[in-house]
Amino acid sequence: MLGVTIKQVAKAAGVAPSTVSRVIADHPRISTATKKRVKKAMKEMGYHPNANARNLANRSTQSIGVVMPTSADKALQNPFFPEVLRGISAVAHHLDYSLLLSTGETDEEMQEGVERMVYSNRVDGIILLYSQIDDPVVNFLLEQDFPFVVVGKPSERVDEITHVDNDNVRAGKDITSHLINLGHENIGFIGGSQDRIVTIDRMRGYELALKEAGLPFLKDYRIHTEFLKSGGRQAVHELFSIPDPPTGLVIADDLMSIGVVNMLEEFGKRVPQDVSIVSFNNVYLSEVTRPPLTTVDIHIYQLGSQAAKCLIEKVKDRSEPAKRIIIPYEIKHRASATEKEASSKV
Amino acid sequence: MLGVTIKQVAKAAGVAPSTVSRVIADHPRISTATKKRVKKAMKEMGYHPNANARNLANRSTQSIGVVMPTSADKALQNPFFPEVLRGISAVAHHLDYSLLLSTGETDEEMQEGVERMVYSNRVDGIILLYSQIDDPVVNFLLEQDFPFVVVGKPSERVDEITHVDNDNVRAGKDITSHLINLGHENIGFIGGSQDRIVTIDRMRGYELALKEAGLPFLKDYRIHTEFLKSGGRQAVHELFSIPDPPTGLVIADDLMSIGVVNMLEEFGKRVPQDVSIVSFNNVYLSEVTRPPLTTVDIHIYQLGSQAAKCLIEKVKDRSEPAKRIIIPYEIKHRASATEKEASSKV
DNA sequence: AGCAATAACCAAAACGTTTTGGAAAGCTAG
DNA sequence: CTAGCTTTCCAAAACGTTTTGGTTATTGCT
Repeated sequence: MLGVTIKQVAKAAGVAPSTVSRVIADHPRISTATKKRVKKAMKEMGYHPNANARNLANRSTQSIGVVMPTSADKALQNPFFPEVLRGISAVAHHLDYSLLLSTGETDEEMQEGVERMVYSNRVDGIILLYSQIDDPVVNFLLEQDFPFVVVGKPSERVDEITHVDNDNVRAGKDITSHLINLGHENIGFIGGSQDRIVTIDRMRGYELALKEAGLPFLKDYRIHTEFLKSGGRQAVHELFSIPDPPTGLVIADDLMSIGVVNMLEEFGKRVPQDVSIVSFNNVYLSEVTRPPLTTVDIHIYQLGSQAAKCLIEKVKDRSEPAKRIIIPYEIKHRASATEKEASSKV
Repeated sequence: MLGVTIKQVAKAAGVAPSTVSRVIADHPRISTATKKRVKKAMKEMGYHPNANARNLANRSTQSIGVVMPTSADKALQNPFFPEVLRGISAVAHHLDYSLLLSTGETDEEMQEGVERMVYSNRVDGIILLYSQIDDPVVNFLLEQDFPFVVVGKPSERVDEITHVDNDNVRAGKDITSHLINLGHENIGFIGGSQDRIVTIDRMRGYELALKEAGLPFLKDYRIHTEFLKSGGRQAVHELFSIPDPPTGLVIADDLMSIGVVNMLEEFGKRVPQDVSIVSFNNVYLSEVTRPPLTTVDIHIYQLGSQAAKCLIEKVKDRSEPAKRIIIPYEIKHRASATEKEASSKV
């Protein structure tokens, strides 16, 4: 039976609509007896409050917007997204919030989507699933003083923006050091778009580790490519044509690693025998691919769940200060990175 | 400037709120002169209609619910989802609809989420991103006469439910025939949960192709596994321990293929030299993995965009009949499947 | 000039809730 | 028995739109 209103329930239970409302909210000003009576009526009539009316009266929507980039980086067929959504969804569901998804092929579309959500009061807060340099969306949200959190590290005004991130610099450094400890001295870096903060941070970690070990930070050892097809193959080929080709590779994303492993084998290099590889994210695949990847598990699910938690706190209490939540990471040691072979030392 | 209402605009423009409303709807009963005046006022004051109020008055929400399963099949870290979401999102955005996401770890949670969306009038229609046998959610939606479409083939009442699918039986048959044409006679099948219609259909196609070619449809040649870790490895091992192990494998999903390729090589079997592999979906990875996978491109994006289109049509005109939309598929020939080696014939 | 028809607008009701400000009824204490 | 409190409930306003049913100018026709 659809379209039962609070008035009908009230009439059936012989009370005023306001009383029904209070019963729903479990307000103490209603006696247990009437509560029971009203609840019975609700159940019998199959009453369910209308979310729109409720939200209108409350000036709140009980829903949060999730902004997901898309084709910019095609690598965003990345399992990262389902996983982070899982995390967000879990806590949202638990706290009775709905998720409004917004995606866009271009930056303009994304901006547009966010504006729509904000202007038309469709959501109480927003989670940004990406972070890039000089993002107009972030500026817009700050300007509007609209609650939002970003998953990743904002490029500017870091202290004013609550965000949930890994310590990607340290992770980058740790994983690079791991390679160094395995005896590698020529270590390359392959990352995605240089506009993404996550790429930048991981590369900085890589740089720090090299410096600390007294190894040179060479331009020739770095590749930035949006996507792993034609362009990527070319770049990898060049990387291994230089006089001192790397024997270790730090790669910003597991998915890229898989592509790189295969390119390498195409060029006659084997992983890990000739080249050791480490990367980031620990998506499901990195465990079943061959070789299994040594990778930094960044706890994607937690990134999502914490982001949702923070955002909802902020929404409920606008005076909550900007926070910074760092999710711990964990290196998964698998077969893709091994000690530098004696062969190359000879 | 947030919270500008239609009344304020009306006052500023010297008209009644209803007139402003009509201007927004571009109603012909308003003169061009006033329209201009009102529009100017709207722009100056930064007016944006409140979605909630609007929806309440209209008894519609301009948004559609998307139901995504999660951990049931852990393989649902599958790139399939971002991609189908992209398709849905594109047309939804284009037609000015928002997306409300609902996921759940368990079947009960999903059911609960759907009920919430329906009962509280949060969405105008629903897209189901999965299809399984005897699904309570489908029954619920049918019972409520609530507009919905499923991506995939419903298990029952197929004619009453509009759905967007590939012809998975034919696809399964075609791709299996391809293997047969390459000279393979011992062909196995590896699929996910037997509750998913997609698995069933693809396997039926596999069966048909075998029958047509006069090859036996053996129980020993089939594996059903939810997930590719421990259990899967075990099953694959057994499959290749039987007297006449397969030289060809039809696998229900690219992601699984990747896992299987690696298991096989672990057991000393090489792809495609010893075993040819074909699978489904043509996700991004299947092109960059090694060997690149021969796979059925099911046009995931289109599955999403057509589903959204259908649903919105149905929402706008409830009398639209149930439809069945079949998205064409296309076999991508890559290196994972080759002619059966002379070696094994000798 | 006078009447009907049309164009342009407005006032008020409706959508389904929550919330505010009381009012009635029941109790306690003097 | 009455003044003052509680307890329990209700009527009405508010949320920001859309839509219905008019009302007033304006125009067209004779």
